[in-house]
Amino acid sequence: MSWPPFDSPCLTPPTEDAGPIGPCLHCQVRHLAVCSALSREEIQALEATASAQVLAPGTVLARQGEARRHVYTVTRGALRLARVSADGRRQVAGFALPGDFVGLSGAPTHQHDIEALAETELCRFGTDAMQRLGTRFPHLQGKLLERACVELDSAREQMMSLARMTPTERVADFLLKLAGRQARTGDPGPSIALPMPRADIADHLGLTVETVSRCLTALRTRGLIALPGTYRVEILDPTGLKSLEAA
Amino acid sequence: MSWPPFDSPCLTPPTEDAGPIGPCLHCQVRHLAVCSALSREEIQALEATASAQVLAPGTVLARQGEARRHVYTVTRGALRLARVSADGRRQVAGFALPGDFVGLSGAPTHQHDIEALAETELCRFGTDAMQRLGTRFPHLQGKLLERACVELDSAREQMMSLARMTPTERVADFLLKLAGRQARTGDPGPSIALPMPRADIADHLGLTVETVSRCLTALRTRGLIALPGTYRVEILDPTGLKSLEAA
DNA sequence: CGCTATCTTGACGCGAGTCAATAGTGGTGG
DNA sequence: CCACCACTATTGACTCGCGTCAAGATAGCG
Repeated sequence: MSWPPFDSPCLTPPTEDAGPIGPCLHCQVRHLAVCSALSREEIQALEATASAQVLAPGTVLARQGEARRHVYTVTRGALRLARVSADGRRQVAGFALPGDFVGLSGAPTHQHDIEALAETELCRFGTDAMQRLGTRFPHLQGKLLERACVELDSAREQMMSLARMTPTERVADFLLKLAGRQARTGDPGPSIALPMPRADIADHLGLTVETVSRCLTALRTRGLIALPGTYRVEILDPTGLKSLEAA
Repeated sequence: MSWPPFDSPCLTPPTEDAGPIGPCLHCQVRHLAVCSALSREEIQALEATASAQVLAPGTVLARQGEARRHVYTVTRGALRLARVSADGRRQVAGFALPGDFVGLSGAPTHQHDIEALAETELCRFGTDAMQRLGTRFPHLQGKLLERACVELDSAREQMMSLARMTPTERVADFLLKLAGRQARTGDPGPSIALPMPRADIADHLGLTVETVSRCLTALRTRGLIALPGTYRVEILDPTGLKSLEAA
């Protein structure tokens, strides 16, 4: 896929004109995305309404409360979905990594702030166009439903984690999930990237920055992980970690 | 499939034979369910694959890990979706009340135990039949997607509650949500029913039974609610309660 | 090379969990 | 119809873990 270099939230037209072999067919994350297992015709119709977008780190893609006009597939980088209550308490609902689909919601407005953690490449679709396509291609809508259901499962697992796990268990669980997702994108490297600062991990796991830091230190002390850098974790003892997360 | 008359999970046949005016058209909860706003043709096709089921209190509809062969719409009563970890920690993912759709999941097996809290009436559909119908009627699949998205939103809100709210806030929030749902089913009565024991509320909110009890007492002491019975709550000061839940 | 933001580490207090006892409730059988 | 029993809910006392506040270390950046 060859999108323009970037600078500001940049937007390219649908690429050529949805010719027989568009960029989607070469997409790195296609096997992960909603686009997987779509027919040639469906892919072409999707491509016709899609546009690519590159976000610089820190770019705000959407704010909670704004009208929801697009949905996205992340092809590179990482997004954060966060919510802030009136009195300042913050909850990070999740992180969107390559292959993830962002923007599914029952509400007409965004329920979360969506922000780029690193330079991030997106594939953008209009919600209305997506809806039309869904009606025309039941298969595509089926994919969307499947994706929503998977998200739902994962949200409910996260509930279990928040409600019933100790801080250390939550951190271990989080690291293992991240490792799994990174492996699925093709990088089974021994060391996993943490594209987000500690505060985001804390707000994701319902903890404080200090507790996250302490838990990471504890896991390192126990020899379960190594921390080669602030934004990098190496899982030394996956079995030991898994025995902690105690699902 | 023909089940025994009753006493165990009992099941009535699809009613007549899906004639032009089936029971779905008279369904009490249709305005809430996935069946709302379906065409006559769609309703008829749905009816043809649906069967009614009545569960006695305490009946287990599904266990986590079992193959997921049906989805359900609750028409009366209440279900509990719960998950128990290997070491016994329990998390109640949610309660299904009349109008709710149960069984959406990305996994081929149930992720939760599903149990009837009271005598409960269900409308049952085979997952495969539902999938076929979804392909044939994009509108229906759209409804399912919408439902899944709404569930997703609500799961994410629950995450916020679990991660960042104090016990009292969680209980207040829970009561208000229950009241809202009960109002939507047509009963705006001053007193709301708690079909579940304290332990279920606790496991839903990530608390202990004792803490739930203390929080309820605290809310009562502050004059925000009354507790006419163990399984009944009256909201005396909705505004005061809302100011607690602090979204 | 110094500044600033982030991360780590330490000390302390409070609030929710735990354990234990009492009160209430519903159901059963005498 | 009432008395008893089992189960659930409530209340109380205590402990401990995580949040809070504060200080120091590290790293990224100009």
